[in-house]
Amino acid sequence: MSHHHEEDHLHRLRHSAAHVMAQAVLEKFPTGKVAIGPPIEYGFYYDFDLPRALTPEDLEEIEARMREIIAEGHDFVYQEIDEAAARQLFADQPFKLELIDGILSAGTDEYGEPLDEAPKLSIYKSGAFVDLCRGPHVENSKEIPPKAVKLLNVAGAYWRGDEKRPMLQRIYGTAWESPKELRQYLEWRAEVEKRDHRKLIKDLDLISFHPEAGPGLAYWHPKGGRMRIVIEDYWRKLHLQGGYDIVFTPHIGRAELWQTSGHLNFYKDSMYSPMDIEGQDYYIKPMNCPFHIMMYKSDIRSYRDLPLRWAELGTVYRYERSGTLHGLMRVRGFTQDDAHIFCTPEQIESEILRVLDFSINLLGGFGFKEFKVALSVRDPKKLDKYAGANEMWEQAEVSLLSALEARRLPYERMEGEAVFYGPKIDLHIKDVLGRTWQLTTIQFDFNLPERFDMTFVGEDGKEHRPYMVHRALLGSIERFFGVLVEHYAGAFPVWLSPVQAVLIPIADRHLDYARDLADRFRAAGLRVEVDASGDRMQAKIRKAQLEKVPYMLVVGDQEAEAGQVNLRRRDGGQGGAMAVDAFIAMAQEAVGEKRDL
RNA sequence: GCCCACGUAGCUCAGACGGAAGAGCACACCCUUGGUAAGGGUGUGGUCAUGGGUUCGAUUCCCAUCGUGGGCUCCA
Repeated sequence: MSHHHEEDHLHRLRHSAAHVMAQAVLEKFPTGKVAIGPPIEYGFYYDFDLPRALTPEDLEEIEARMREIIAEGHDFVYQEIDEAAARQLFADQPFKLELIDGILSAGTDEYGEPLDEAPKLSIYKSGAFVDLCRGPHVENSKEIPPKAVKLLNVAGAYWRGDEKRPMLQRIYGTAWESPKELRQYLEWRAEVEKRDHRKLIKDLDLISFHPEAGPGLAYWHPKGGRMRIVIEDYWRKLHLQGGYDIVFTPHIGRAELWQTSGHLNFYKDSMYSPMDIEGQDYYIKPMNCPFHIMMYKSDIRSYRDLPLRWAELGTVYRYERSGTLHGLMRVRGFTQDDAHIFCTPEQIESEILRVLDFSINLLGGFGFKEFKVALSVRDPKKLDKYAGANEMWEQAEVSLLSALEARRLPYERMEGEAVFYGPKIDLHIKDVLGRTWQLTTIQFDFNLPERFDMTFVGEDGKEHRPYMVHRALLGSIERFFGVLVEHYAGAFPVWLSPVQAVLIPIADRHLDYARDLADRFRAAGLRVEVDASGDRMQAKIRKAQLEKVPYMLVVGDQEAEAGQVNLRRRDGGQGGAMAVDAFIAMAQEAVGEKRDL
């Protein structure tokens, strides 16, 4: 993520706003120490070491002072200085001194990244604030629209992101070219908050968490369960059509297995303590791969058997630090839509293309059509830290690249981002609010086939090492579900809705008719409920509306007599009176076409 | 795990210099049987997260623990 060479005006404006904020903070806390303060995607932040914790009132005060500083109209003045002058200038700013050391000796910039050009120290002065900074900035503080700046929150952040170093206070702010853009951004944030899956899964009675029974563990209620079944059934259908076999493996395995796989060496921090079974240590699985490999090795494999594509909705448990848990997006137990592809070197290119197409098709079914792709490859400077032969890495990379190019998918090449055992591509889907979520990962593994001594017999009668590709497309069912909830704001397309239609009898005498209809609809494969409460019709409609049920079917005297239902859709649209069969056909069509309504 | 904030009924939230716990929604019952987003009444429901401490007295103050939230780090 190289965000700091941006030169456009908005970035300069935000960077300058960060300086103005630092000035305001230092005025309030003259003994405060400043760390770094860059522009970021929607604004800026600055990290401080202050004598006390900041309060929301402090933020208001600082923000008010920022507006005054902006109005004072300070020029941002750039100046290059030598080391001695810099050290003197920042004598009481230890973080800045450390940055100076970094720039001069290690040749790294203020973010700790390597510098291309010769080390050069520069400062920016604006008003009473001087910062070690290479800019760029706006010319004058008046370029920052005072009413388009807002401080958002305070959070802890480690100096240089290192948890062994001091915890600083980070103030996040946002800044825009105009108050209107600020308002739009704040509205966007409000929309994000409204769609928060943690709120919606509770309101819609889909999933709950029970911290007292263990944090980070999801409980799928009946309505969440219905949706999960729909998701999984669709997943299974596509996998079977797509040439996968579906397998099931245990949840625990002996220590020896995890020793062989290397997990006890490299992944132990994420694994739970072992349990003792008849004197043997067993671990609950954090991954499914070793089990699939056991199955692979249960027989002699011929090149004629390959490729093998084994998929499993495998539930794994991983230790995540308590502070990192976050609703469904980060949990301690989750089900991966995992699969492993074992194939020959000749097959690898077509297999990669196949899995890429498969993934795009699967995600498309859920309404995700836009992707960002990251191709993670080796760090060319550290080729020795990777497992697997050089030519395997090269072939793997070619196969990933050519698949992306065959489908004309723009991608970002991330050098050094590959895991030690193989290169990978990750798909980030874009949701309706423009946010991206990493779900899909398609990953080569040059390590496990080696460790488990996996082989297949080739045409030549000799043993060869198969290629192994690990892939998870939805990622985890839990996270994917959370993304779905936020993407649709809980108003799911008909095929996913836990309740597709609610029958709303106008008076109690219409209950029998409503129940008869419910049976007919269920027989036709629809998920329906009858609202048999004592509420009035209007209240029943309101309730169904809040539950975001796609179809509300009002039945009263007229409908019962004519064998009809009176349709109201979730979007407020009136379908009017229609024959029961006509409604069934319409609903089935909406399901079949995965329509919203 | 770390920094900061927070934890009151199933949900959303009031509350008190430390002196007998409140509302709305939900739920139950009764009345109302209604035509496209809330009809009315009555009632049930809380060890004020847990455990210590200070105090005549703690839901309120202090400490610890657990959990949640905003971030950092890490990641499906």
